[in-house]
Amino acid sequence: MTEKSSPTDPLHARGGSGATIADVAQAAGVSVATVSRALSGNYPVAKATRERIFRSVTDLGYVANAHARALAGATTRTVGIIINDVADPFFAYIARGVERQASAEGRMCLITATHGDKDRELALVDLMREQRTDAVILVGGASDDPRYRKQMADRARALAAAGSTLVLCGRPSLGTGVPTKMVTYDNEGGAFAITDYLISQGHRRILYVGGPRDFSTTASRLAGFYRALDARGIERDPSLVHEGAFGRGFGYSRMREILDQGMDFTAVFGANDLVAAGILEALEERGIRVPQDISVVGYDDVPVASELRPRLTTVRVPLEELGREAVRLALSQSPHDAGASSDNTLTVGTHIVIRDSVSPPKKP
Amino acid sequence: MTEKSSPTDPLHARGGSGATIADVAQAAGVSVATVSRALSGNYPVAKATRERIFRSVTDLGYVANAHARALAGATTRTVGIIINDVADPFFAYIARGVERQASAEGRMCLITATHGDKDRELALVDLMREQRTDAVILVGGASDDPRYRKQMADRARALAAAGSTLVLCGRPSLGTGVPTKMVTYDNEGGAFAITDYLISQGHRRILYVGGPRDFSTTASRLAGFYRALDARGIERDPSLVHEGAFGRGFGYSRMREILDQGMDFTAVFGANDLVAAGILEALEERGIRVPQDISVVGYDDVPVASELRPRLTTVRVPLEELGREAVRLALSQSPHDAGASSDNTLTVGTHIVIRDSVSPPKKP
DNA sequence: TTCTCCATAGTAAACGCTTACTATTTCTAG
DNA sequence: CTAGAAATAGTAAGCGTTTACTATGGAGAA
Repeated sequence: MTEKSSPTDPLHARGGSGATIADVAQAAGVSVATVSRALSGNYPVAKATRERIFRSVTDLGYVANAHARALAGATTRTVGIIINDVADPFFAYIARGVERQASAEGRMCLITATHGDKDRELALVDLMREQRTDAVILVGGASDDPRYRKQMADRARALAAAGSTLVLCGRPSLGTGVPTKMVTYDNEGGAFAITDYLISQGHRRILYVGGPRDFSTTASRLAGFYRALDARGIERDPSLVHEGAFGRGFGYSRMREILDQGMDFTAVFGANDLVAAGILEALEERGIRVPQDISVVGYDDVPVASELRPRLTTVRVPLEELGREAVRLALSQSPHDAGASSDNTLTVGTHIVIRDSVSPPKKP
Repeated sequence: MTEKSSPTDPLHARGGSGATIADVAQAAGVSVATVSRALSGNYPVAKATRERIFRSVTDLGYVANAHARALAGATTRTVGIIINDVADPFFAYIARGVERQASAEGRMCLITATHGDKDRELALVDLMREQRTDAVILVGGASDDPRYRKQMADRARALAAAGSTLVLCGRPSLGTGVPTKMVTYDNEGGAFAITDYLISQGHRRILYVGGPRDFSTTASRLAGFYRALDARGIERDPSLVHEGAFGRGFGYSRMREILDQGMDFTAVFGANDLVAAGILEALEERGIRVPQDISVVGYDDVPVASELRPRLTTVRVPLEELGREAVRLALSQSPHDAGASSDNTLTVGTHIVIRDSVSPPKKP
């Protein structure tokens, strides 16, 4: 009876749903409990028995049913990550970090995308709760809509009540007392540093382009931008700030509009590298030289930054590291509680990387 | 494990692992069956009852346990995708297509990465089998090691026996009779077309750089390359073919070596856009102008291709579409059986996109 | 020799949900 | 009025594992 695995049909078996632990037990002539124990190895099983069991397992091509296992109490060994878009390098690199660290810690990784839809984000958190993931990592800036914050806070509590953890990655806290962990990067500091660099090169009229309005990432970068201006005593000029979106397309089209208006400026701060790429293209199209005529900087230091010509001066964000830390923190035993305590919130630094897209402004 | 509430959390204790359907039933004063039915909506439930149930659901923050649900027979509504690397744009765009189509069809998406390790790939297929995903999509070129093929074929059969489907995306068949579905792109045709384009511009000595040896993608691209050469009666010169890897780094370093050797050629075919980017950098570093001195082409038409200067002439592969089709096919009812039949294998076309990196060779 | 104590193995009770059967009502048609 | 068909609910049998209890030999202790 240990012989015939299953009566496989002509070429490929029909709807049989694969071997169960009971099949293995029968094939090996032991009880299911023994099989379970041999497989998990957390209980003594005689060597001969174990070998017989493993043989049956291979013969039958048995793999445990993860759902039954999860249901019976073992943990799911899965972490969920929610990002905007799988193909956006900013998120892709964070996802890579998450995926790598998760697999290093023996976890699977459930990756989902919101396509920038807040409600979908909320729904995805619930989906992950359904999946009983060990943690859910929420990546990227967040809307500051209070209703949204409240709803997310509820989810954080529900997750915590179920023994899981909500990790905020690169976004602001949901408020004190809400059970989350956080890993962020110094968004404001990077913006300050690169703006200050521009100023140190002699720029005074700097355009800020991109990033959705009412969005935490935009707010921080803009805060750093303004702080640098203030520190050097340069007046803020609202007409120089052009919020909108994070894509390359936005950078391109908005820059064209700006150029059409004939505004007065000597440098442009792209809200991220993609926006900067679009800006560069618009400039190139008009025959404006970078950096001789206009200087341009970006943010994130995504690979494309060094492919652009001129190579883009930008702010480096350790994206992959951010992802890794998120799962480390999530899986660590530290109690979650976003607050002032440093155990459950971690900030990684940013720094500017100087390449070829900035020079002192042209003397008029 | 009902008892497992951790004593760790002073602030928001209320432990317990979340509400179950029984809690909802009790709160609403009905049986669990009724709750289940109200939730799935596949059976009549009186309006008043239903409303009471939904109220309890919200009050308790209940979400179904996906594992219990899966175990009880409902499908898992999950598709798995196995790629090399989340941050590689080639894979990222395919993953985006998969993710979008899956979510359009109400599925979650389990994304995992092999980091180029064959054994890990095999293990990941098993992991997805454990998860009972509705389908597993295997993306990217494959090794042609026969042992590996046999092992993967076994897994395809096991998956089929469990009612799931293995979809091969951009890789060759596992052999006739192995139950898989396939979606591919015209790899060889694209390589032929772009090589022919180079030849039509007057190039005769064309370097081929990149792509792992003994890898299906490399084989197809090289096949197209050779076919174009043959068609125009140009002799194949083995010294012009430099296999190796797919990364940008490989393109850069190998190109430097080639330049050091002072080989004779007028154009370079990068095995993919990333390799081409590396090649471009090596060329730029030596002050060699593209396309005036040397022409360069790539493959895939990943976004970076149009950021490079000169903009890269390359072969467009509809990556996202490939991913979408993979899940469409996977979730369709067509019987899986890779063979000549067209029902279960789909090929999307490729075409060259001409930009600025090619011109006729310099007259000596 | 008899009694304990391990090393092993088996039994059966969850885990949380779906769904085939049943059991009530309430209509509707005859 | 009454039989039969909805419309609604409830009961309970799984689904495939894990794991707390039990059970059974022997080995070593007394």
